[in-house]
Amino acid sequence: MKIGQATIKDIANELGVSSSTVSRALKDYPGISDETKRKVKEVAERLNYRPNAVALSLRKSRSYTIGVIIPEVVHFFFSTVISGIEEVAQARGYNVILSQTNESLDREKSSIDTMLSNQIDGFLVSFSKETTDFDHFEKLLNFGFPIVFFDRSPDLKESISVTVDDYQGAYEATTHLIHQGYTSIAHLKGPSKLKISQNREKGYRDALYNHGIEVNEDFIVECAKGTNEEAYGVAEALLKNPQTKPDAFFASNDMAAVGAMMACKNAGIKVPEEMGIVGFSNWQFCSMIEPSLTSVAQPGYQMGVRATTLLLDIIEKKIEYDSVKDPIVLNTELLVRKSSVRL
Amino acid sequence: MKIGQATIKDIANELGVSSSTVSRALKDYPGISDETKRKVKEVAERLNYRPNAVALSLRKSRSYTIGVIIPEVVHFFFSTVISGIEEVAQARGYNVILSQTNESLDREKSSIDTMLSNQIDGFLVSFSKETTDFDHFEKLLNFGFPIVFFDRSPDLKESISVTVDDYQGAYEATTHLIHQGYTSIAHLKGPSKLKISQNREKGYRDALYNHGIEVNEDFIVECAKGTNEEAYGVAEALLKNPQTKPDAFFASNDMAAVGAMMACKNAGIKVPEEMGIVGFSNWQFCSMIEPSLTSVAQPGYQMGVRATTLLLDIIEKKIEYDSVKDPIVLNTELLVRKSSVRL
DNA sequence: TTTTTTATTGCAATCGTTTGCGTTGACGAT
DNA sequence: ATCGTCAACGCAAACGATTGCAATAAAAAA
Repeated sequence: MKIGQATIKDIANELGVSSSTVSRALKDYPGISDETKRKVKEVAERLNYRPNAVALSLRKSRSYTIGVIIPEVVHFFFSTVISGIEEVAQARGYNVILSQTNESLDREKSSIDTMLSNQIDGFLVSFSKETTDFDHFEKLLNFGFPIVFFDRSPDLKESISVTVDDYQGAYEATTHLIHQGYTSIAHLKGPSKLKISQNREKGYRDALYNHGIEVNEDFIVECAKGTNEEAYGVAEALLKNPQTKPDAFFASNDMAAVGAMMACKNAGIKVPEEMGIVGFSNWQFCSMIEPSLTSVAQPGYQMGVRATTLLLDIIEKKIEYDSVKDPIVLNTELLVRKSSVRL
Repeated sequence: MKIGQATIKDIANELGVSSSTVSRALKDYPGISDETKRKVKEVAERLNYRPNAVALSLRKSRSYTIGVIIPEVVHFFFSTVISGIEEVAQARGYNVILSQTNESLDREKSSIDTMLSNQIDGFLVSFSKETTDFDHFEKLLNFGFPIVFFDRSPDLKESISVTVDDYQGAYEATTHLIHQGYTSIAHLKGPSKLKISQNREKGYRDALYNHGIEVNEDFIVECAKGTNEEAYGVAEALLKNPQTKPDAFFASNDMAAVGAMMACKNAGIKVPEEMGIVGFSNWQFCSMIEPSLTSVAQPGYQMGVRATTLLLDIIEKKIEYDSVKDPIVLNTELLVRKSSVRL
């Protein structure tokens, strides 16, 4: 379906010149008379000529398209990142092709393959939970293929990443709970394989340690799925047993925090009076629930913007790949709301 | 950067045959000896050959890519639709290229242009709030270019759309409030230009009418932005004046419902005892807030699946464009929670 | 042995654009 | 009259794959 789109040849035929001349005239190359340029542009305008991006991609091995690999689209944080990516990409004339992996490594790999065969200029990736081996990325990086990781970053020397300061965010959140007088703080941690989970856990541990509170390993429970149902179950179990009953929850994500909050309500435990709760990500609903949920805000939109800017700068060789040595780490912000304030 | 990708020529050279032979061998065309096929496939495997999708697009004027035009990504409902789209597209071997218009008509148009020049096979569109004139779509439809509209559908004869039964959803929601004994039901309506807003308003009006309740025009207020802040202001204003004080809110979206709920809390009005509230969309937080919010669930994922299936069927000519006469309307489901139950 | 058939394979054009190099003609310089 | 210069433009290859139409050789039929 050409949709009747005019090509350079159509213009050339109409004016009785060659397509090379048209091509050059359109781009104001020297060596083409002003008269010809004028005519060519006029006809192009009249025929509503639009260059065929596919032909250009083939010729230049460049598509002005970047590929985004993301675990989930229906996820507040990720959707804000996508929004930031879209914004920058559009502004700089790039298309965004999106692939959702649903946390599956296989889909991650196959998406990368098909995107590569589409000549995309670079990748923006947040890999799946299943991804522990990074060969498929390393191979590309060795070829100098532009990749910028966001949120979840691999332990690869040559890789560039934009992440959030998970450690610091967790540290502040935990410290805040301590300052509020909570002492038995449980941690609902994220998938252990992810570095973000590890960093948050570390921030939690260090905060306790630095305030002279011993870490109780029973208080650290993994919530791999990150749903509120899962967290509800976990929290309920902890609350049941007097030995493991904490007086606060620091959750690795907001959904889990809500799950814990519900478990408390169900057990007749008052938040924040008897139980402090802090989440992570600052989802929209944090300020809507009762009590409103204290949470660590992650600058998702900003992350998308930074990552995309970086990627495009590399693609366009505005900056050297190697000049980006240190990972970019964005600051979090602890938004204190009712769920954790009892003083 | 070819990333050293092998081409058909590389295989041809290595075996001393022509590229035509390689092409045919790879696709098991008749007229190629089994011996040659075997060798070709072996070398292709060894060189990790992947056909260049761009070259294919150029040759076939088909890209196996569909374009998605969407107002916002950071929006629960839309993100679930995207998820459904992604799922079907990937399963059927298509790429998804995404463009967020941020409710701007200009961006909508320019995105369509660039996508067209990328030879995409079809569009999935939910147009912007600004879009009241559909020439840019009509032109394409006249060429027989495949477009499926979702959620927001235009009044065009030849257009195919997948929407939700907004009228029915609103009717049921309003009826539910009436059955619960609320009589002065205010409606926080969406952007008037959108048909979905109009349908919801109509459902609201008809429900009142059919239950013998007169419509009070002061009770119908537009919340164009759809944020909770906006709705908060609107609701607050209504509550202040004893003349316009309703005893229930039916909001065109959940964010607005939350805004109204907050205004009530702030004014010391008890929900649901003194005030019933129902939202629309069933965002995640509905079950998390206190009191939990009754809402009309829209099958977003399902909508994405249906729309994409339809589009791909049309692209692949499995079905005729004209055979889809009636718009596809998905059913909503009223999820009754605490915010509207006082009996 | 000659002709016909059949099985394999190659040539070259095509999709739309870009680009190195060659061509053409006008003009001024010698 | 001859040469060089320069402006303006065209030719053709290239990007990677597909495909209608030969072409070739071997096998089968006459």
